[in-house]
Amino acid sequence: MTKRSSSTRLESKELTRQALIRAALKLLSQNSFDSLSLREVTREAGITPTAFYRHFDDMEELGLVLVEESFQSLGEMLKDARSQSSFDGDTIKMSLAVVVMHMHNHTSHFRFIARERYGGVRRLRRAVNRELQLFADELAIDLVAMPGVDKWTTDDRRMLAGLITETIIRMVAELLEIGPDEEPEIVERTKCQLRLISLGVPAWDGALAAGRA
Amino acid sequence: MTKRSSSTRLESKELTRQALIRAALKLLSQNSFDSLSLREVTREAGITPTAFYRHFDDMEELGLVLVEESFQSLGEMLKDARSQSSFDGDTIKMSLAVVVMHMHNHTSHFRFIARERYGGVRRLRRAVNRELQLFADELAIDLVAMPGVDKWTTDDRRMLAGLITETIIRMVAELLEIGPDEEPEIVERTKCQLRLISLGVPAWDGALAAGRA
DNA sequence: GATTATAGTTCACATATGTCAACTGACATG
DNA sequence: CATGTCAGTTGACATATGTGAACTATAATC
Repeated sequence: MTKRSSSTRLESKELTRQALIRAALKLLSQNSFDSLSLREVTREAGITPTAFYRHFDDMEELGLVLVEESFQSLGEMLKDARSQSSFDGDTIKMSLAVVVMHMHNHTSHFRFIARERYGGVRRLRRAVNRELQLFADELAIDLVAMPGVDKWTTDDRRMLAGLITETIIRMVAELLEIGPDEEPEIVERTKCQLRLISLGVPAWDGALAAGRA
Repeated sequence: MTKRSSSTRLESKELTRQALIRAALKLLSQNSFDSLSLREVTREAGITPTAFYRHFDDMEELGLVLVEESFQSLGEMLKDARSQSSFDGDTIKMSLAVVVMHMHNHTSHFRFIARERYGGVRRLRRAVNRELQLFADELAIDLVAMPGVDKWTTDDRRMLAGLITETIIRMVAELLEIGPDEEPEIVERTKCQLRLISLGVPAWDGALAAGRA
């Protein structure tokens, strides 16, 4: 009985917490994280600077939460992409469509990831790259379904997954910089790049071969 | 006669200008550009804040100069890579060695490029990506020498060059984050990725084919 | 209904920033 | 040698920042 009614207070706290997060993401579409001040964020969120500390110890802590949230988006994207993946020969096209769609629905998350991946805050960079690694590993699992790849070593699969992930990430980063009219061109180029990679797959003879060739 | 002796004054100005540039690059190894303050830079360079304006209108102008300087490094690297490129089957290995070497000699330039490419300052991002584009185009020229590629369309070549450039850039960015002991692993992985790409090249059937497949 | 916990505010501080106006001093020119 | 140019300094300003101490008000507990 004592626990059920304790919701309104926590709920409203969560509300302004979300306001802080959204405020930060909004501001981060124009500046990078380490030039973002605590006061800016609270101003945008509509609260007093000192109230910030009721939610986070630190701006860095906020940043880490942003990383977490951003990658939840990515995770959902992967789920969608998997459900679409019919492997009817048009996997690349389908997957890219899913990515582009999610990018439009979660612009700020994607931009945050792209920007802070090599950004000026060490812990953030590390966190982003760790998550990105997990993401690529996840992708590597799916790649087993690709004809031929199932016989590859784990390392080789990760190598491939890394290449694909990077190529897609770069596409997203590029798309975020341009207008909608230039989108098809970039997407098409990426499609070609992924296809080129996929053409190399059947010819792959292992990392060792690469070493001596 | 009036012009010859006017060197000392200009020389010393150039000296502190270089000091500002070096100071900025040093500080940028830890923070991103848009969190870098004019005063920090002048402090590091050993001059007064207001003296900054004798050299640059603006921090942004300094930033653009940094872009220019950084890509001069890259240009020299390309020259070196070309002279090495014996095409004896080990081109990839050779080229990567050149890149890694240059990275060690110009750490701050490379880091600056990687960081500001998707960083928080619009004009800087644009400048970096413009130069990167030129760099990739330059690489595309060299690719004609690759068997088969000489018959490709210009667009397809640029697509290939973009993929290669990106892969190498990402390797550099990764190398900058880690210790020297982990270097070989990253380089090896990149070598494999480039090899995988090169294996796709002979099988490439054009952008149109990619469109319908 | 009285009491307590706490999200958010107010006020205050020390410190950092970009930039202006006026100055200094050394070099370069006449 | 007298003079003007100009790189760099001084001092000051308005403004921004992070954060501490004390406060207010309201929801949750007894």
